[in-house]
Amino acid sequence: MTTEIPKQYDPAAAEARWFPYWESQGCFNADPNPAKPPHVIMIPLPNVTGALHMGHALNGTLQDLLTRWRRMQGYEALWMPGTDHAGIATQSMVEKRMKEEEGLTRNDVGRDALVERIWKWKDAYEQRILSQLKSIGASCDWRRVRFTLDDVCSKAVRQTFFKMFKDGLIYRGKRLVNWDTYLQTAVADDEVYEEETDGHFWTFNYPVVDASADAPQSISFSTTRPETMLGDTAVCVHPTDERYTHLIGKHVRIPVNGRVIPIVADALLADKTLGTGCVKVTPAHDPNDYGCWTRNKEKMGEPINILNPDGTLNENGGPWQGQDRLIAREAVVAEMQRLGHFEKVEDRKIPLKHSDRSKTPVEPYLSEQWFVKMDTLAQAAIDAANDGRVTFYPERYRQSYLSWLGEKRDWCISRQLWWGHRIPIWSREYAKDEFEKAFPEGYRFNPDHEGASWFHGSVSFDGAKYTVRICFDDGHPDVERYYEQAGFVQEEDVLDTWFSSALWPHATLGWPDRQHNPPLRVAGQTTSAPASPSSKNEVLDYFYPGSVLVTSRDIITLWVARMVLTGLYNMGDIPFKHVCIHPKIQDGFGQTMSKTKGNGVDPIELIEKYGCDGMRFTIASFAGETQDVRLPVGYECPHCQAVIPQEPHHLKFKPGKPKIKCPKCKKESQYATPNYVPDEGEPVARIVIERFEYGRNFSNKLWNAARFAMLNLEGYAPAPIADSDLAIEDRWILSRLATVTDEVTTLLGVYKFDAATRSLRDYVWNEFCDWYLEMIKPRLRDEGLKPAAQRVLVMVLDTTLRLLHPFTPFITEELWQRLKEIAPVRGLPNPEAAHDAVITAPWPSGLETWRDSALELRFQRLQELIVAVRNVRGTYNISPAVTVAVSVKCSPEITADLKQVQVQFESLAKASLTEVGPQTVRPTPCANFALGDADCYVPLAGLVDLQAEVDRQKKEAEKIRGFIAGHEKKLNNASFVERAPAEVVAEVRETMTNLQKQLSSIEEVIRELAG
RNA sequence: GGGCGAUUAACUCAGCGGCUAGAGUGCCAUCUUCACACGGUGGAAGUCACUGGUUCGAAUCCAGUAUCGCCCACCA
Repeated sequence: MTTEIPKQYDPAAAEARWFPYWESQGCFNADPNPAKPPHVIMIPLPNVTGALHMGHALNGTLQDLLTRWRRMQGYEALWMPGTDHAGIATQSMVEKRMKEEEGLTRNDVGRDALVERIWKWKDAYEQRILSQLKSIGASCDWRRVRFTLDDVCSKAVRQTFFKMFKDGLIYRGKRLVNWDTYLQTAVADDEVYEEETDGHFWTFNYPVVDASADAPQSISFSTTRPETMLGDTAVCVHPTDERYTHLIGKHVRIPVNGRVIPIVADALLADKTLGTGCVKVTPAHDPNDYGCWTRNKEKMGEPINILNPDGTLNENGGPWQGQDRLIAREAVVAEMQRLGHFEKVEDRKIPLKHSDRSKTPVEPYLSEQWFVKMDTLAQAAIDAANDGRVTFYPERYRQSYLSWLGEKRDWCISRQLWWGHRIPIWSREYAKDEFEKAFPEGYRFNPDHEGASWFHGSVSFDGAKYTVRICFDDGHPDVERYYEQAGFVQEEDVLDTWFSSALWPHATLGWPDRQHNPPLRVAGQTTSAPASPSSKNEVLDYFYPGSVLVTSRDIITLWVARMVLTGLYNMGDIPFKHVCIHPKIQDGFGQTMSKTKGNGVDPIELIEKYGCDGMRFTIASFAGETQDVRLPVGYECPHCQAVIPQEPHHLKFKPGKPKIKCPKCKKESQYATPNYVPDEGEPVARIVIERFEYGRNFSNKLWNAARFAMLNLEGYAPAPIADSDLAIEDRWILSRLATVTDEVTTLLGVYKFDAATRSLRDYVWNEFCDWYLEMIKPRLRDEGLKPAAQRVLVMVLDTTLRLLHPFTPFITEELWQRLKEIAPVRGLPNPEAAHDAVITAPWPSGLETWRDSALELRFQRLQELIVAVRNVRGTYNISPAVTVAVSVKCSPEITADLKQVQVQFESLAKASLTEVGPQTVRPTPCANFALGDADCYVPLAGLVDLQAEVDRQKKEAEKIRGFIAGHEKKLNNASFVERAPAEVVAEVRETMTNLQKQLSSIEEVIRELAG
């Protein structure tokens, strides 16, 4: 052999070698190709907020697996990479760092400077993320990398917003947001955390102003925020609460400001069983109250906002205007007390929402926001899932998608941030006469009026002044400037991140540009949009709609549903046919891995430890339909390499450098978690996840099997092979190969990666290695039989590498290239030149002719016989150096099979098959075993302890009697025989006969031994 | 509070109406035999969470209970 083959697979070397090779050969690139069907996967775009974790590794592995598989199947397989700007998450990350390192807030640096800083952050992290993806072997078309804020995606956002605005789907409305009074900004729901806070629970009453004489003159309620009384617009009771029904429709007076408000009935807000059963309603400062207001608008008038952005009371605060809400709270309580409407107060722990960024309590705050009407858009997306245009795997996830869309809640798309797509609306206020002069009657914002389809506007009138809002289609900077000169100002807010990611499947392909293919990024440079010869966007035409979206279940609503919706709206077609939902990764305690919990694990560390293929193979074996994946984490002691299991306290963040103590060598060391950076030069207990040894060991096994094959290919010469050249083990492994190919192909088609992985492992390890390789050893040593054996071996290895390539790309490519040097021409029955690389080799097919299930069954019997002999060896503790003799009494058919593999007994069981046939006589003394239709004898003169053998046989007989009893019971059950399917009954009868045969031979042996 | 899922060997998981309930790891014994100790061979190990029901037959289907996880809603 030209190159030495090491005994252990070196993953790092293969990874460093083959990824650049594939990339330089353009193997990952996908371009419109009418000769091939497309297969398209859009990556669930990772946020540029930080490094990838295990969840991404799982997600990426599956997509790469599918892409490589489809590519081999002859599809033009595109896996589209990219990243998400992730508005809030990224901006707050950068702001936090700026505050910590320089003490600056965003208001200190201003909008442009902050955005510029975030771009720099994005560039750094995007690079990190993309390189992490490459280390898991991701065969994305790297020329097509997109970012949600790049020009291509921005155009799609502008176009979509404009189209929706023109179609009347976008409107302005009020919405309660979480207001951070310290940073004076709105905070997203997921940036809010709850904390138990000491507070009070007051009970007050409001006097009823129009009560009949015989009714109570006041109504009591409780609150934890008395100052909001200033903004009350109603009090609310349950419609069937008999204590209050007579008061519904009457009015009360708020004592502290004298305002008179109605008593309304609302079953959703009021709960008869809680407190007094009566609630005050402050729609501007409480989400539930706001909901009540929307249901009872006409009864209670507009919500009243009592707060300034800094948390002080505004003009609605009356005498307390300008005071902080918490100070005003005490004052309001005192005033109520003075006026005699205070009833009681108790101490209470109150769960209070806090801003994650400023750590101060947030206030619910009513503000103006932009919305998308979901009605028709959502219905279209619902229809697509109902009629099967979009299919979920596993199917049950369709439900979450449907029930969420079914609510058809309008989508709030504005965010009070600076990092993102700024809302493309310019507005200006006009006094009435001014407006009429500027926009004479008939000249409204009807685009047809000017024949302009790139421009749309709306006018609102609040009774005093007009507000004109204008939206432009993309690409008219001059017009924008013109309107800016005329005093129009662009919205400060940006769009919800999901607005741009919802467009991902078509935006990345260049939509809305229908004339040019989207630009490519080559060698770090973005080319301008190349004109396509047909003046069409062929990339979009060819690759849309996509094939499958691979993601985890938590963004089915936020992302998957919205992609379907915008795809239908913009493209008139669904974005992907299948949605594959894979498990989530949990730590050893069943907690999902996340940055905040500090239990995240960097896949790169695992790749370094177990190899990329080992990581991929293991992770694919997790991806089934039911369970989430639990990964117990450990730390490897740097002194003695013992693995210390992770315990919850290892994850708690404590100041200082915590150490971990090894229970084995008793030494302490620092350890690596996302919460700590170990000191330079210190020995570090690194993170290990022992479950990944599964894949690493498998890689090594494959490596050595191939190594064995290649070491035995001396003198290999390709040639056609005749049926008569095939030994029974050849036919068997070819049949198994055909079966496994079929299984894996079917399983991947329905995204059952775990089952596919198992099937492959079992085949490679338990069949190819344990049996086939062992069985051909004698032939490889025989010059006459060697050539045919080599040809079959090479073909089987070739096919196996192709089957494994989507799962373990690096090792298969490494082996493929080595095999190519030794056996460049191969295949059965007629050899052909091997493909240049396994990545571009075709997926195995056409193996069906080798399939022979009867043979597989016969072979299984031989295996059982061998195992039984080994078993005897084990029982009597026979030295591996000693060859034992075996004789078998069996039917002529089995005799023929056994004769074929006679020579195998030496290597498989260190035994020689001395006599086989119907006439075989049992030697004495000997060990016995009965296999249904064959009695086997191992003469062991001097080795067998007679009594021990009797005991062994008695034990065996007992076991069989137990089974027989079970079967008998079944057969004696009349209704079983009557009602169970005939073949089931027949099967039980057959097993019964076999068991009885076995038992009688054992009983005979026992009699003889005893006698 | 609503929805979804899980509970099977010491651990991590398959099996989802009919074989003696399987695998990997770990454990025990044994083997450094010319592919592999990241290995070979053999072995021990399970009231299939619990309680009922349907069925000739239930780990598997149904109902309830308990525990865990996730999503959504909510907590005057």
